[in-house]
Amino acid sequence: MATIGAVAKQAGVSIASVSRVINGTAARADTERRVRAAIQDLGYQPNSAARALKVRQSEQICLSFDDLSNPAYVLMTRGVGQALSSSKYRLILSSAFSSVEEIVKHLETMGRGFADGLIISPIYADARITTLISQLKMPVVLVGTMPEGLDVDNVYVNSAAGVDLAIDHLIEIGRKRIALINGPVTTNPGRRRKAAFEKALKKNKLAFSDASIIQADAFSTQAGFEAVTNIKELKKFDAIICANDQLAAGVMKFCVDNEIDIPSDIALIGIDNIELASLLRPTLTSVDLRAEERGQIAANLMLNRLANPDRPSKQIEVQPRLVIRQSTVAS
Amino acid sequence: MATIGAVAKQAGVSIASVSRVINGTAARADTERRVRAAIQDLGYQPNSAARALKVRQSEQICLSFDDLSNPAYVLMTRGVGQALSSSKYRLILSSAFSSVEEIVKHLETMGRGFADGLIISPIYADARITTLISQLKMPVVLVGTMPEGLDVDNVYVNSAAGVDLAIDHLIEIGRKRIALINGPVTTNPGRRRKAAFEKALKKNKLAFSDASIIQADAFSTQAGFEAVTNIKELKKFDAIICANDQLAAGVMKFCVDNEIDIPSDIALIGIDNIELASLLRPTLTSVDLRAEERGQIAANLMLNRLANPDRPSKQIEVQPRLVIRQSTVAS
DNA sequence: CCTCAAACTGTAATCGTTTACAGTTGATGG
DNA sequence: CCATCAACTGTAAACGATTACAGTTTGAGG
Repeated sequence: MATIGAVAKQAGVSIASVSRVINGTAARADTERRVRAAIQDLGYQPNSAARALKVRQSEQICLSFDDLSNPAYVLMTRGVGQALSSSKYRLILSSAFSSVEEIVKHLETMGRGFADGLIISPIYADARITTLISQLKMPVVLVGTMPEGLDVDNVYVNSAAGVDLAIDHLIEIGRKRIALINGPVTTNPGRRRKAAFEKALKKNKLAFSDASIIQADAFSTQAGFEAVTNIKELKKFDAIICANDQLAAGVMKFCVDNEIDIPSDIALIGIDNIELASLLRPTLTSVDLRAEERGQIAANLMLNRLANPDRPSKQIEVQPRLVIRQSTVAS
Repeated sequence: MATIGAVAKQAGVSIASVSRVINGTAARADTERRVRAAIQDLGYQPNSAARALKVRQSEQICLSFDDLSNPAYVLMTRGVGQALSSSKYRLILSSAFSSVEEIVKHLETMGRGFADGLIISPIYADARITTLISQLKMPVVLVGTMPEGLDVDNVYVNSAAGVDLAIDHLIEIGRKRIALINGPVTTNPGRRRKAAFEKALKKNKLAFSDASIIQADAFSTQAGFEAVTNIKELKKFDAIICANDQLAAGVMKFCVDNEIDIPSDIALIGIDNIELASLLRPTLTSVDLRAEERGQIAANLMLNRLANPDRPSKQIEVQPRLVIRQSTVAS
């Protein structure tokens, strides 16, 4: 591999001059021409490790979240990737963490300087994670609910508003006995959705009991399917909100199998509005939490912060939007 | 940030000794203890750029493909990520290339040494890409059909066998007028599926004309939907194979809208067997191309090659498998 | 033609590691 | 107690870039 020294020799100038033409500092036309020719000739590419060592920047941004099987995170990743693609930064991906310990281990590794910034969307609320993030010497953008006592750039969706949208819509179409199929409450989204759901029911003076919340083991289709196996229980409700679209897909499958009609017997609403929602039969009404947009915003916050390290931290709220389809309003 | 020098001073040894205990070379028990204590004390983390510069390894592997919107690539990414997670290598992701030029630009950038290896799954067959790959100084694993004149590690799926599986199954259930809804033939998968389809029809002495292949603009649901707008044309067939599951989802949507029954009027088979296939109504028979597994294999080939740079290149063929669901056999 | 400032260029130090080589220590056996 | 050798340790030179600083060139203006 050609080094900057080889280029300098070939062009008959000093390595400083080569460095300067590469980095766009002033150079005489003649010098620049010769250097560029030499670069061409030798197929020279600046070594990124050497550069990173000297300027203390890796030109890499790390994106961390729990699992790529969730399409909402895929959307987020796309948003981040897209926003980064027009910058000089590369995207490095850390996902598929199966435990808090793994996340912690990963965060500890951040001190090695292989990334200039961290965009993280932690699904588990754990004090260790919060502490580590706050100790990080690098810019952090947090996607999701901000834990207490952290002051970093943040983009989050007003998910209570999302639940409100869903419930208002259900009330509008005359439903009163509403259940929530929730994901694990050990997770941030699980906790928040539960709280928002209870609050919204109370606000609207609707019946609420512990039975109104059915816990699924995970945010997956399978888990949704398994959460509602008790038909009699299920028939007590005339509407169901699911904590995400995949849970809703599982519930829908169960309903189809058991000849419970959607929406006439039970109306069904998902959350996330992933592509799946428009492909199910009936198509699924869903609260769009704008994951891709959040990813974009997060990446832009990061780029902005990197360009401007001392600005105060920003918190950006994204508004959800309800996409009404056949699972609540037959077409 | 603490450097190795600070650790050495704190421990009262030379930096060489610190480096050695970090990298596991022999050291006296006493030395090791003191160094470890100092590392703890100072929260020292070795700087990855400095290390990369010295040892000429970045401990990063780059995964490149066209677009993360395709769930098959998400699966592949998961497979790669999983295989890499137990290694020392980090995953860096390059996707969302909109043109061959962008891929070329990206490949040219590889010389900077920010990655130790490249796993690439190019959707477009372009001579420039092939040339650049063959000139790369780093290990490459190619996922997909190997272009002429390239000799690198490779994992590919026997997609002709996949089409055969589909056609055999259709014949078995008595279908004879079979169409292919294909993706763009400017892509590798598009080309291969077309060829495999024609060959399989001939082999089975089934009717084939140019009309048997309907071209969609993309590998998306929308494109599938739009490809079949001519009902009369469509009704000439009693079975349709789609080049991927999303195309099939689009076709299915069209059929439902137009009261064409699946499978009695038309049997439908997708390719890829993404999660969607089991969630559609009717559920979609699909040829599983084992994307996640290919990702894993690719990553393992890479790790193996990195550990063993001089071994001859390996080509691994993955066998597809047919997953029969309601879109061909009513339940 | 000379002066002077502006514009450019080169020398050399530096970033934080790894590692060859030479030097030191400690244990073992005679 | 000394010689010998293995095992460990320290010194210093890389790795390939950037950049402060000092030196050189250039061109304009008098």
